[in-house]
Amino acid sequence: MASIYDIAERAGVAPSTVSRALRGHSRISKETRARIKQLADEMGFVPNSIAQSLVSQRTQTVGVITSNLADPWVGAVLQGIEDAAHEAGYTLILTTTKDRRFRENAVVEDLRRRQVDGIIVVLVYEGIEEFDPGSTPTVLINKGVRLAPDHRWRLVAVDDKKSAGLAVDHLLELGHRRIVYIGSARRPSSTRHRQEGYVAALRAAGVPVEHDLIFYPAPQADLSAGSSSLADILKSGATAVFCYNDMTAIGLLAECRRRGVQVPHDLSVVGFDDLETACLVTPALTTVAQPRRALGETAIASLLHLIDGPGDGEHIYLSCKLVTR
Amino acid sequence: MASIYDIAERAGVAPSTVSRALRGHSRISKETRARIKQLADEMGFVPNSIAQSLVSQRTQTVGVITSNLADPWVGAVLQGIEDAAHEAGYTLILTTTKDRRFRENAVVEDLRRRQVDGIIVVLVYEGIEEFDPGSTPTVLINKGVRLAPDHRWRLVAVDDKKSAGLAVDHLLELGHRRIVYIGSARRPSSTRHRQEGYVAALRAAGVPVEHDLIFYPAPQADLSAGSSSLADILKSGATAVFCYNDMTAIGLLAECRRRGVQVPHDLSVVGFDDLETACLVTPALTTVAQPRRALGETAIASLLHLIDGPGDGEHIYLSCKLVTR
DNA sequence: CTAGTCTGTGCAATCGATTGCACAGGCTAT
DNA sequence: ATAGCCTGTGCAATCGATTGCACAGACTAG
Repeated sequence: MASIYDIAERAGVAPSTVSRALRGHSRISKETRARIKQLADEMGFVPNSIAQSLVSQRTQTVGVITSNLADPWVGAVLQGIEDAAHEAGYTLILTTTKDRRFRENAVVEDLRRRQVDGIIVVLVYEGIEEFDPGSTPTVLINKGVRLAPDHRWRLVAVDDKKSAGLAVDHLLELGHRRIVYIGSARRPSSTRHRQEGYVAALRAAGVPVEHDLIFYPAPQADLSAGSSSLADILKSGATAVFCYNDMTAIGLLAECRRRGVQVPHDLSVVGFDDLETACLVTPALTTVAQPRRALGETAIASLLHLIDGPGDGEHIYLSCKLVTR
Repeated sequence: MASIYDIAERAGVAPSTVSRALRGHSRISKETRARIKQLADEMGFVPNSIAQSLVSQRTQTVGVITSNLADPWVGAVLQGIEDAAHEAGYTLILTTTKDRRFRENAVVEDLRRRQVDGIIVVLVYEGIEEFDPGSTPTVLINKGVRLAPDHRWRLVAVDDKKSAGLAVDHLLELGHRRIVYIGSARRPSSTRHRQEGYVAALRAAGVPVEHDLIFYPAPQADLSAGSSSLADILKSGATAVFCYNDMTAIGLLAECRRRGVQVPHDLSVVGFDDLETACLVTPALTTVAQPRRALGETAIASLLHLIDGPGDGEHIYLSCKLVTR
């Protein structure tokens, strides 16, 4: 691997001259610059950004902490992050907690050693109140809503309450009056917000809120949370269901098929997330689409502000869109 | 940020002593070591791995080049990579080509600047014959089969031919004799291998190979490649279909539903990939499961060998498993 | 008693860049 | 003619670690 010292020797100049020539410093003569650039090319010179970082005190990297890379929601957000980061000249350092909570702080230690300029956290689970990124600028995507923003710390999330309203409004417009909400026992914070949106939409339409239409299946995989709820739904006499997320809705749809319940004729089902699978199941699922890439892009934008200087901003909430199928 | 110099000053010793104390050098007295370690803790010392890398000439990072992070296949492989890399003390630097071919070399330049110890390439498309990772040890996952292995360069892939055989054998055992293969016009290399497996399985069963049962829909999204093939399949009088991948199969299934073709009664369909969606569609899809995490884990294992010394190994091919649904 | 070994620590070079300052030589302005 | 200003380049410090070598003092062996 050629260094600027090797080039300097071959060119018969000082290393500092090589450095300046390659970065286009104005006080280097045209001839010297051209000669050095050509020499660098010939020798296959690649600047060592490790050494550059040591002096510049910047690595141009963003550390990303995810729960699990195989999760499609995480993947889409990540792609948004990568796009925006690349655009801004940053590279990602990727770590995961492997879905094990409370590993976040262990992971952050490695990122701090590597001198990342900022950190973005993308988790599908909640409950990271103890997470402490130290003095590194950090943006949290979508979870951990209880934390107050400060000058080193910001949240980017979807507006769960408003978005849930979209789904419920849709069902109300279809004429439904008895609508079930299936929440998630494992995500206390976001399910509460979605439930608030559900309640608000019903109230706004003058429909009474019946508390026995609000279901919280025992903590379990989302898919089975959906399928195990069908019996109770039928008993309740509801004609429509708004599910916490698509996996729950898909579980419910599968159970409907097994029991011969016609969707949407006997029961309307709406999900939340707009997974790729949502348009592939039968019948195709109407759902609330999260702006997943935009979450990632916004997180980077927000993080770059934090890096540039202590910000004074607020948390950022993005709107979702209803996808009717 | 505290450095070893700050600690040295506070402890009244030389920086080199601090360095040795923290790394457990044997010639530092117990008392000094304890005192320095405690001081480091108090001051919140985090070793700067950038500086360490500069002297050790190792960054303990692996660069990963992916086509698109939102792709579920990529995500699962990536999780395997991350697990194995983390286990071995490596961290990932993540880049993408954003599905644009021939961007791989631009991306590799950034990785070389950052002095990654090795590179893993995970792409869903083919055709990267021009890719040149220079002297950096590199492992390619699943595509680019035409390249010969050398001491800096290795391939980890699924055994397409054998795996396709599993699918076709399954259909043969069900009694099918006229089986269609829907290939992918966009992936010449892997589709050829799967087709070879298809042909070999038929031959082995003494079933004649009919070339008009081998379909290559015009290059298009996989989903529509599947749906657009149904008409021709019905015309051909085939009773079963082996699809290049799950998305093609799912497109075909959707079209069957629209045309009232009963699966599997009128037509058997087998896919390839075992996407999460495969078990969520109706009817659930029988498919060939790629060992996606194992691909990632094996790639890391193989890469670490390359990093440790010029290897003499061969390409590695992993077996798939049939998932009957 | 002296040479040799062992223990504990410091000095200084090194990794590969960047950059403030100094300096030499040519030019301009007074 | 001389001061002052450009222009082009080099010297050396710096970023934060690691590590070979030197060295001082204590201890051991003959």
